[in-house]
Amino acid sequence: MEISSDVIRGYNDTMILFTLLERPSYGYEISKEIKRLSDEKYIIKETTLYSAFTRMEKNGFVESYTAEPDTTGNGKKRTYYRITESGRAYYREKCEEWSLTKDVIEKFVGQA
Amino acid sequence: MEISSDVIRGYNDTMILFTLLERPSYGYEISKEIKRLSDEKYIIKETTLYSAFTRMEKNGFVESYTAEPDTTGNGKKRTYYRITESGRAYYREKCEEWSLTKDVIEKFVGQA
DNA sequence: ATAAAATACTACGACAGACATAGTACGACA
DNA sequence: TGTCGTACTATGTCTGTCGTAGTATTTTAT
Repeated sequence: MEISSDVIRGYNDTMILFTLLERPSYGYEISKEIKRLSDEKYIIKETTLYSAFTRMEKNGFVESYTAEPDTTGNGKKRTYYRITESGRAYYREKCEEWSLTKDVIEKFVGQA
Repeated sequence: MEISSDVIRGYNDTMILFTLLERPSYGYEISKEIKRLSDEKYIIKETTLYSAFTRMEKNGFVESYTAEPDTTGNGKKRTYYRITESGRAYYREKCEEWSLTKDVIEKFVGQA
């Protein structure tokens, strides 16, 4: 079974921000990280990911900068994204919202 | 804090179907029921509700019939909705999907 | 008796996020 | 030399939600 994008919608940004909490990263790495963290259960689509970057940068949740790959010198030049203070605040808000939302939905699914 | 409609999106149908598991109902009653069950935390918009009916009827998840109000004879004529077998199957599926989705999202919110 | 609120909808259009599809371009590797 | 992996951008479509508005009947308050 696949998890529906309609549910994830609105949490893609949160998931991306989560991967940026410790250090900046870039598209491809973030998508791998989301896949890994979700135990291969969720694979974010490229277009979803990159349009999230655009949106979040406009909203001031992330900042981008172009840089050569890390110390090993592998790979091509990339666009890195760094979470901002406002992005951290937004992330915390979404975490709170999640617990509210979860409680509501759970009243309607399988009596659990 | 309000719960975001982007998260509920894709679970509105599930919530509505839940309220129909025991007996048929109609728009206004269902909206009150959702409000009550969610401890007043979620109030479904009228347009969202009625467009869900249309969609779900097209999908064969509910059947509608017009009827006079209940035995007390109060109120106006209403359109009642009854859940179908296919609707029940869909509901069960969404319940399973929910537990998957929840597990995934929880890996990304607040370390929990 | 009359006004206001609750009930029970329908119509229409806008919007945002996800996604399909496609294409570019560079590097690594065989 | 060609395929795969990496690292994106562009464009347009779709779906569900929601804002706004309007209609009409019934119940409740004054």
